[in-house]
Amino acid sequence: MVDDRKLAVLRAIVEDYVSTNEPVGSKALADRHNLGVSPATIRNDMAVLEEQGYIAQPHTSAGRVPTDKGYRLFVDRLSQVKPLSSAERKAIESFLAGAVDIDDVVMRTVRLLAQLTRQVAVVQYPTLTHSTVRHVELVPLSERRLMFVLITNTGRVEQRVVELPNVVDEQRVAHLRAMLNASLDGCGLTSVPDKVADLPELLPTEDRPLAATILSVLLESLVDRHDEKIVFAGAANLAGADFTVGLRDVLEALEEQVVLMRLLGETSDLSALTVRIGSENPYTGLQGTSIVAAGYGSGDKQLARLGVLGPTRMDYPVTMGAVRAVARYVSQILAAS
Amino acid sequence: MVDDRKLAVLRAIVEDYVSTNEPVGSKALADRHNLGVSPATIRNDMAVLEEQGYIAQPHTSAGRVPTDKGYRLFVDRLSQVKPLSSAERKAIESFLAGAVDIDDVVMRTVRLLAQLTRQVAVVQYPTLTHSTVRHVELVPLSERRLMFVLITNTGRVEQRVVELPNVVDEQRVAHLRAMLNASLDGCGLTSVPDKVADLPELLPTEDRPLAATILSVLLESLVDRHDEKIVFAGAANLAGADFTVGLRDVLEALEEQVVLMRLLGETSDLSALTVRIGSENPYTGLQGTSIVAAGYGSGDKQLARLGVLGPTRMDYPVTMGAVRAVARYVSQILAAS
DNA sequence: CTTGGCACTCGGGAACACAGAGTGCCAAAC
DNA sequence: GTTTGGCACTCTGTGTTCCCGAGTGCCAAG
Repeated sequence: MVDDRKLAVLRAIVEDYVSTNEPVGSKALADRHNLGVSPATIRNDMAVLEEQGYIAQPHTSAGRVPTDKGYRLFVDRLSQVKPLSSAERKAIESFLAGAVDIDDVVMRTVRLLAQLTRQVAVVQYPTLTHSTVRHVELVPLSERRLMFVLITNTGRVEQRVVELPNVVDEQRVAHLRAMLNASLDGCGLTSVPDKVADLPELLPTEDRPLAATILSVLLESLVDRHDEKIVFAGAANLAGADFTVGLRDVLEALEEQVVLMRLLGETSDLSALTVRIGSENPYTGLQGTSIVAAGYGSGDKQLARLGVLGPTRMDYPVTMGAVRAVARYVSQILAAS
Repeated sequence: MVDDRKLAVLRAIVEDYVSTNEPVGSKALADRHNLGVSPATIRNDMAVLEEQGYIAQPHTSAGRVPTDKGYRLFVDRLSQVKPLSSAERKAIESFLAGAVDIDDVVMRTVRLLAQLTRQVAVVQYPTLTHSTVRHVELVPLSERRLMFVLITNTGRVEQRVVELPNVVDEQRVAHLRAMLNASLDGCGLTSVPDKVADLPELLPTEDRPLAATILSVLLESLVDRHDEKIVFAGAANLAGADFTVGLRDVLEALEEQVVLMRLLGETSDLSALTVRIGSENPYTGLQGTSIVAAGYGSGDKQLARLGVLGPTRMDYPVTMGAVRAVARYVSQILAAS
């Protein structure tokens, strides 16, 4: 029913529509692609494709436009991810290599991706879930305040100022610091609560209130950041494109961490690309947009996800290539640091 | 030449135009504001105001629209900053009070300001220039790597991973850490380079390469952040407004740190509001937009600036009130922490 | 199954007319 | 001298009509 030629027609429709942004007709198809058949034949094929739901016409007697289902078929079976040019690879590598800390890595990544794809790029900060504790530091700020700093193996730093229940001297702080490090060093963040639970009992009675205060802040900071930080860039690239939904809605969605979170999704293993097309999108306010996302991480653990958001009518092979490449390079950078 | 009634007319024009977004004619003015004169009189006044350059007509025989010069006069002499309602104050206070660290403060502030003004909000991170060193920490990560952390009195944390020239033991690191803290504690960031210059000489010869490496990273991190970090929020609010310049240009400008920097400006003392109207704007790509900005800081030192960007046709009294209020509350928060 | 022919449909642009809001100016009134 | 009503004039924006052309579906012939 859907033979090879029909698939070729669908591919041609998607490609033409993506590049011209106008409904594509049978004549234009016959001209631009050498399919070896006449417009009339193509029309017949198009009628079938339309009946199957792969394409649609905006108005009676206009050209055809791919539906979400059509794009899906295109992405799954009719296209292959387009690798980047070596010049682009070079550029990515050198741009990312200059990063000085984790904030910088994320910032550079999101900008790079936006520039590369000419879409809106979204990058999630490396999750703490799979991270391990590298060091805990307690810094006295004044008699009754200290700063608590947690450094993870991904270079991420969590800091909190703690108000103390009573005046403490340097001695006790040093002791507590040593204990914390001895107990937590190299420990996965998810298991920190368990490890920490027994600690106060090992301390002299007079230190317990102090320890309890600090530990509660520590635990709180872990919970707080369970909703991960997400940044985006390239909003200017939205200005040209017109969505079925208003530009305002898209911008609003982008500023909602929670929505971004859900957009990037969570499934799939590290190297797989996720493509969400139009209505497949979990967030109803973003009809007419597609998301291409991938996981990244150091080693074999997926730390977080990144991707781009653009109009359903996007160049999937190129976008997918860029997202995949950037995800890989970021993984490299993180593994090296 | 420009008597009181003409000023009243100008004020009325600005107010009406801001609220309706349509050129305002003499008849409408006479109706909506009770100026006590007839449309014909108003027409005469308007002719004079136009000749002076305060208003203009988009086309022959359309209503009048304020020029940048007109808005300027309005802001300087015809309006007074509108204070927030007590409900709004409450909301601000409680929203900002929940912040856990400096990132959180900035993030909350920018969102708050965007929501309050329904414009794009821009907030600069507290500058390091006027900050003082609260603590320096050296954290060994492995044999040849350590993390260097600088904590300032504004709660800001700078961190860098340092690759060491040779293997060092805990002992030496501790010594260097103690020296650094003794030397830098409480010292203004601008004077750090001076203080640090003599340090290597006080150390035993074998420690000098180590010290030099770390110090160079320290100095570098100060320079790096001399271009301060700026964030914005509320881009969605741009969607409705139409600028003389394209939406794309505005969004692009917003993603350029350097441009944002110049937009916020640097002059003026702590409590003053800066208003840049249309062509007064230092960045030519943003014709048709105005910026309302204010400094904020803890105590009497200005740490950084914040503000909003919107169409020239904005409600200045309300916007100025919101910016001023938020700047004050942020200052309070920072002073308290 | 493919192809050329043909009648049909509709969207979008050009041409046009028109109402409405607003102006400028002038002479009369205060 | 300032204010006012009257009046002619000038635009913009909107609605209408009309027509072209791209594109389709169908059909009969290859």
